[in-house]
Amino acid sequence: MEQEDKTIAPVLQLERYLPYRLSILSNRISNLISATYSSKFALSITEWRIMAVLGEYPDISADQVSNKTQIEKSILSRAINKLLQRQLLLREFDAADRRRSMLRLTATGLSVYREVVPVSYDYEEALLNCFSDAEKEQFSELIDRLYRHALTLPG
Amino acid sequence: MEQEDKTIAPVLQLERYLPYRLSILSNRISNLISATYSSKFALSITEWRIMAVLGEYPDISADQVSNKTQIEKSILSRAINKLLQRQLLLREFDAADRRRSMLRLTATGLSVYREVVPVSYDYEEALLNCFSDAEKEQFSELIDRLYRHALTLPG
DNA sequence: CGCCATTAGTTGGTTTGGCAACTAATATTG
DNA sequence: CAATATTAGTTGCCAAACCAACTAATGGCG
Repeated sequence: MEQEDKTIAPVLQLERYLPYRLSILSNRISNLISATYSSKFALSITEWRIMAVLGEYPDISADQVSNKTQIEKSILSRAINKLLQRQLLLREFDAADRRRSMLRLTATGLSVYREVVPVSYDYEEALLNCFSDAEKEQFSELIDRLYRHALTLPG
Repeated sequence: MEQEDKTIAPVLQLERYLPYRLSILSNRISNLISATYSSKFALSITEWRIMAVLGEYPDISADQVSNKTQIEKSILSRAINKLLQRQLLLREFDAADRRRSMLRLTATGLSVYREVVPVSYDYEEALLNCFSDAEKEQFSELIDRLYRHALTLPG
């Protein structure tokens, strides 16, 4: 008697719905981690991601940053300009192709990077310590598989 | 020789960083799924989530919706008003406590709900069919454990 | 060379999210 | 029962995301 039965009346249990749980989890984690650098360095998640890629791959173009991070190019453009103004990045125009420009962390940018990276790893570690090593690996593998699979789905 | 060694120079590998991968995966999945209802019904993800909770728990207050969905109350207030205007929801003020109001899906809202729910389940199914049954269960368990653990971390 | 397509990046306009201050109603407490 | 605190919900304001249109440069091809 919990439910009127007009036809079959399927109910969606949001709290058991995996895409929803994934979203809540992911947002929570992103916010937790960004709290560790956003107040000290006034960096948004997007800005930090840009710096992170440039720490890993110096001298790539905005377009390549976009490919690596999935950040949409207009968002990227504005974020990069903000970081340039703050002198955390520098941009060098390509003489051969004047559309392109290579980006890299400045000395200041690099010092921020060097400070944030270990904290990020510590946080990842702290998050994952609810898993055994085997579970960590499995979780990672499942995430990757699901991601690759999601890329193949229509939408 | 992969790494320059100024001091220790730790590098963050974004594409192996779990919080990042989780975020990319989750956004991709949310966008895939919302594509199935957003064009037909012009519902945002937030709006759909509100309708989903009200389909599961009719006659709860905005505040209770907020607790169940983690949607912040100002966002909720605006989304609810939009759904009220579209007559997908109706609101009934509580005579005993005139601050509170009970929300429920209208007949139209319910018909939208009944149309979207099966599609959502189908999509979840399609996503998870890259996993075996055991993997599905394990993934679900790991997500839950990680979430509960994340709730205990400072931030 | 001259035309069209493509690519890199920017800008405009709109939507969404999020914090904080606010209103109004109810609960608490001295 | 008056003063204060708490709760439900709204509003203002600003940051972040997104899409589409745009500029400018290069590439491809007749």
